[in-house]
Amino acid sequence: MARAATTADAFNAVAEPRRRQILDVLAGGERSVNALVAQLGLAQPQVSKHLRVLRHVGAVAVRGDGRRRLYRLNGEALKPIHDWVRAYEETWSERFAELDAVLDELKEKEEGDDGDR
Amino acid sequence: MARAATTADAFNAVAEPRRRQILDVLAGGERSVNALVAQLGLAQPQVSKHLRVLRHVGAVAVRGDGRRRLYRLNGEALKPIHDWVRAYEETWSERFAELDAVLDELKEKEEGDDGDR
DNA sequence: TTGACATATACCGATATGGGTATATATTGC
DNA sequence: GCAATATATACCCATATCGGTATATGTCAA
Repeated sequence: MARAATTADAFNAVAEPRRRQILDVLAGGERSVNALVAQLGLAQPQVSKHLRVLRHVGAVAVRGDGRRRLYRLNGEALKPIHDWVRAYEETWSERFAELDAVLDELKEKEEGDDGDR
Repeated sequence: MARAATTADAFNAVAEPRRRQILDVLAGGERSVNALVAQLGLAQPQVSKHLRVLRHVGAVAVRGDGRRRLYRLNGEALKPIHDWVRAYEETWSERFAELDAVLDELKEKEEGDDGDR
């Protein structure tokens, strides 16, 4: 045993700067691989490989369109990361505590109205 | 050129599960290296190495105490991560946008009065 | 079918990574 | 000084990672 698993989870997928860039672009809407290549200035195989990692962790989804493949963002895959850092935010942001209070209050008021989402 | 920089930023520091564990423990307060070793069941050199990475990105701070070194959390180093994922949260949580609106509204009201309810 | 275009995959080489073990560097107490 | 404790570093090894180049796969058009 010499090394632990890596690219299998969202944290690692996002640790790579290029992959964050890709997600940032996809946040602007669906893109073909070539569009990403052009916009990011990376080589096509590299983009495809990064996309594979992102697909693997569910951060992007694909859709075939003729001979292209259109990738789109699936931000929900980043939720674990958000949930994890969120706890630490309280360390530096006092405003967050205030926000939490507001959230609770709002929850009470919403009881019976908005179910999920 | 065959590989990009890695452990130099917070994203990568936190991509390693053991390092997240270390931070999670430190969230409970200052700990000595040995305390971390005991609590996490890792080998001492490994813990020291992970701590070095975390120190490098500013996620932890050290304080000498006799022959021990007490490490403490510095959550602010994780802010870039939080800021980055936060934008994506709106992708999966519509509620967040709503909450933001509420916060703003509340702030306006707080500017001289406390009238809600 | 042939050919152009779009994307994925295979392979290679360089390097970083993480675990393991041994050892160096404090620091304290005798 | 010497021993013991606490931590950091050095070194080795196995492997994953990333970029680069070449090639395979897939799809459309003529």
